Order: sequence, then C-alpha cells, then structure tokens
Amino acid sequence: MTETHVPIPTLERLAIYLRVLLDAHEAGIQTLSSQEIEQHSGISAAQFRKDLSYFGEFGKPGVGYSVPGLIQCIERILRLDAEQPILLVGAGNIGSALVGYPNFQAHRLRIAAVFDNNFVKIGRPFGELVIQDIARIKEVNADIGARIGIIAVPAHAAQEVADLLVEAGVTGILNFAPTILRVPKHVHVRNVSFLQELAVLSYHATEDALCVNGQVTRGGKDGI
Amino acid sequence: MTETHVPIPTLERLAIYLRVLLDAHEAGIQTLSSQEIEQHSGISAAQFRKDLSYFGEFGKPGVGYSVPGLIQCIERILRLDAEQPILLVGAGNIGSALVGYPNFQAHRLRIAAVFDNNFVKIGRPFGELVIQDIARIKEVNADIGARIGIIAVPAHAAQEVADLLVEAGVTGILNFAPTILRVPKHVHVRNVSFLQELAVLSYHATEDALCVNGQVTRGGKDGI
DNA sequence: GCGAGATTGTGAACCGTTTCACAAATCGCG
DNA sequence: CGCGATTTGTGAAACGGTTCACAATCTCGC
Ligand SMILES: NC(=O)c1ccc[n+]([C@@H]2O[C@H](COP(=O)([O-])OP(=O)(O)OC[C@H]3O[C@@H](n4cnc5c(N)ncnc54)[C@H](O)[C@@H]3O)[C@@H](O)[C@H]2O)c1
Ligand SMILES: NC(=O)c1ccc[n+]([C@@H]2O[C@H](COP(=O)([O-])OP(=O)(O)OC[C@H]3O[C@@H](n4cnc5c(N)ncnc54)[C@H](O)[C@@H]3O)[C@@H](O)[C@H]2O)c1
Repeated sequence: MTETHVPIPTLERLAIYLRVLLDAHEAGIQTLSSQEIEQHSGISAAQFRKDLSYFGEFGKPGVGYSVPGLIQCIERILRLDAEQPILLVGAGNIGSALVGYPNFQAHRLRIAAVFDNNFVKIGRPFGELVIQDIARIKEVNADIGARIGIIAVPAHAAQEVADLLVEAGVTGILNFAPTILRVPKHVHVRNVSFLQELAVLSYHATEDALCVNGQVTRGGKDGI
Repeated sequence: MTETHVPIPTLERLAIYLRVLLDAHEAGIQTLSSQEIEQHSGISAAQFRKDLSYFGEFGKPGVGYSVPGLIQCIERILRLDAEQPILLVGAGNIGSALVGYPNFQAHRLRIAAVFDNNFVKIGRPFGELVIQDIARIKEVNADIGARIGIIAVPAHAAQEVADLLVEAGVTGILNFAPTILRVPKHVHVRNVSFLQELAVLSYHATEDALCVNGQVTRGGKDGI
C-alpha cells in the first residue's frame, strides 16, 4: 500500500462491498473471505483485494475479513463514520423521492436542508424538513457545514444553483440535471443521467446491424 | 471504421452529444465542429471523433458536422429513431418521478406501462397511465413488445421482478434497487445507485488523510 | 510445536480506452 | 484553378484499471 491516487471505480465498489457487509452483519455472519464477497457482490475476489490494498491491510491470511471490522474501515474511508449532512436544491419530483428515502440514513447520509426558489413552495413541509429559500443557502450552510449538495432543478437553473452551492462551501455535487456544470477544480461533480443509461440499454436492446455506413452518410453537399 | 465492439463509455457519451446537438438545433445552428462540441459537452474533440469512428464517417473535413444530420445518425445508432416502449415496475417514489418526466419523450423513450403488486395501487391512475398487476406483465408486454424494463421496487423484490421482466421479453434492465441482479447473458443490466454516487462524493469531500493503516488494522486476535 | 490447508496482499502482465499526431479531405477566396 | 486555412478520421503511443499468480501469513489439529 503506497500513498497513491485511488481510482473512482474502486470507490464505487467500496460502497457495494459495504452493502454486502452490512447485509452479512445483519445475518450474524462474523467473517467473510474475498471469495465469499465475490459471491455476494459479483465483483471478483482479486478486484476486491486490490481495491482494499489502496487503503491498507484489513484481512487475515487463511481466515478472511472481520465483517464488523471491515464495515468500520470502509465507513471511515468513505467518511460515512460520522453523519454527513447534505443540501438538496429543488423540491420537485426527484427531490421528493430523495427526502423520503430511508436507506440514506443507514449510511449516515442525511439531507439536512431543502431549498427551492418557488415562493409557493418555500415554507411548506417536505418530508421532515421545511423548504427554504435558495437565497438563504449560504447563510443556512454556515450552520450546517454540509460539503455535499444535490442539484434537482431544471437544466436551465443548474449552473446557477451549482455556483450558489460552491459559494456555500460545498465541494461535492450530485447533479441530476442534464447539463455540464462548470465548477472550480476543487469541486467534484457526479452526474446522474437516466437518459444516458436508457440510451445504452436502447442500443443493446436490439441486435440488428446498423444502417449507417460510409457511402450513405458521407456524400455530396446535401451531406449527412 | 471496422466492425468492432463499441465501448460502453462511447455509448454513454453518444447520449451527451445528442443532447448538445439537440440544443444547438433548437438554437438554429446548422453545423458544429468537434472543437465546438468539446466546448459544449466537456468531452475532448479527439474523443468525440474517435467515438463516432466506431460507426462510420459523419463529418466533412474543413467544415464539421451537420447538426440535423448527426442528430439523425446518433438517434439511429442508439435506436432512438423509433419509439422505444419501456415497462416500469414499482409505482413508488422513483416510479412517480419517472412517469412524469417530460424529457424522455424528446428521446422517444416512452413508459408504456406501469406495474405494481400492491392491490391498493393497482387500478389507480399514475401519470397518464393506470397501474397494472405485475402478475399480468408478460401478457401485457405481448402487445407492447417493450425490450427495456425499469425496476423501481424495494431491494428484496428486485430479483423476482427481474425474472418476470426477462420472461416478458425484456433484454435491457435499468435497476434502481441496491442489489446485484442475476440475469441470462443476453440481458443487459445497468444499475443506478445514488448511494454509490454520494459515497464517492463523501470520500472526496474531505481531504484529510485516513486513519487506517497497517499496524492499527492488522494485529492480534481481536483483529480489525 | 509443526505441517497442511486456506487466504491475503501485491508486483507484473494484460487489456481496453483515451490521447496524440498527422495524412487526407474540403472549403473559400483571390 | 490553386493555395492556405480548417477540420476530419484513424493508426500508434500512452495511460490507467483489471486480472493473474505467487510468496507471505495465519489457523487448526494433532
Ligand atoms: N423526474 C425525473 O424522472 C427525472 C429524470 C432524469 C432527470 N431529471 C432531472 O432532474 C431535475 C429535476 O427534475 P424534477 O422532475 O424533480 O423537476 P421538477 O420540475 O419536479 O422540480 C424542479 C424544482 O426545482 C425548483 N427550481 C427551479 N429553479 C430553481 C432555482 N433556480 N433554485 C432553486 N430551485 C429551483 C422548482 O421550483 C421545482 O420545485 C431536472 O433537471 C430533470 O431534468 C428528472
Ligand atoms: N427513493 C429514493 O430516493 C431512492 C434512492 C435510491 C434508490 N432507491 C431504490 O429504488 C427502489 C424504489 O424506491 P422507492 O422510493 O420508489 O420505493 P417505494 O417504496 O416508494 O416504491 C416501491 C414500489 O414497489 C412496489 N412493489 C413492491 N414489491 C413489488 C413486487 N414484487 N412487484 C411489483 N411491485 C412491487 C410497492 O408496492 C411500491 O409501490 C428501491 O429499491 C430503493 O432502494 C430509491
């Protein structure tokens, strides 16, 4: 284990391992080998061990991994060992699904405040929270200290909201709007795009050959 | 352009290019160079050209790409040129956000039927649809012929629903439940996991060194 | 205490994707 | 028509992540 950059796919898988481990813990299992993790996660044992090797040594040769021990370690790595407050912007359809989602709590991710710019919505209850004015976001986060924000507003408002989130001190953004966000280098953005996912499935859903090819698509000045 | 396997990241980017092109089309722009696509998409011009090269030649040297022409080509590649019907299972929070989402329509993705197993919900309206009994899914899809299904049910029901979807003729599944699905080889699964996304952000949101390391985590029989 | 069996951690090989760099193609203009 | 400016398409190189394979480590039972 050297002090090296951790691949993002590794971090994503860490969250999967954590889920598997929590399930096992629930079931009263004390120890798991990388082989068994493979069974439950669909990720190869070698990959699992390599992933962990970025952070240290957590297993015992000949035995495997202590389930509660590894849970604690992965939680620490992912900063899920202490409560992680999150700002949600956009009290619409997506926002509504998110505030009520109980699984976040199990990972100590807590939506600590909801913001909108619609005066009709501001002040209304939203899950267990009350919708607040987006104009007050910086002020509110001075108390909360959230480092993660979720953008669930229409695409045309996303950049503006991203700027506000960054100004409020957020360094990680989960973006549901179909737009490329421009943010300072120190801010990490992850885009969630159902359309993209469905497009990939759409491509694979049909096996027929494509009708696009050289001589048809290239051509005269009427072009493609 | 040889007949080769297309990387999944390429397909994902294709959906992004399509969005950029549709925006440009909306704005009345007739032609775009790979350089300009880079500006709008955040994806490098070289990457863009390489991505397209898997499918043919679509541009004119010295000019660029015809916006409407390329839109048509990418839509054909992604099978978004004809209406793509989709089955949604789970009339809950996520399902609710999806049925009302207008952007799907712009890509000819249409949620053609919604299913649930809750007798209280079956028969109720859901968006413009009526919630149907999951038990009838195969029968219903005999008419619809959808090849894509969305799983928006609790994790413990996801595998069972996946089996039903496959039996109903679906070859692509978008899975929102936090579980690994076992499906036949010809079926493609894409998982959407907000938890995973947030975990990655959580990791990056703090720059402090980890407290995990060799001598602490490895050790005596009290172990990790 | 020791040998058999199990399992980890990791350098090295492998493989697929991204980036680079340039020849070939097209356009506009004099 | 020809030349300079522009931009494409694509082999080849660079890069980064995954897989492999094995020495090192640990447990258990005798
Ligand atoms: N609903 C879906 O299934 C779905 C799927 C994929 C992507 N998305 C994307 O997610 C985003 C949210 O979708 P939704 O369906 O929840 O939309 P929505 O219209 O239901 O909700 C958007 C909310 O954002 C608020 N808002 C608008 N501008 C704002 C601003 N400047 N500051 C603060 N709040 C503002 C609105 O008042 C509204 O409450 C959109 O970008 C959409 O494209 C949604
Ligand atoms: N809500 C969120 O923000 C969120 C976030 C991430 C992941 N998810 C995941 O998405 C999935 C759906 O979440 P949700 O919040 O919409 O849940 P939900 O409880 O609101 O809705 C689930 C729906 O599925 C139906 N259902 C249950 N078993 C079924 C079966 N066997 N066949 C058909 N229908 C069945 C239920 O009747 C219910 O209507 C869950 O797996 C959840 O973990 C949700």
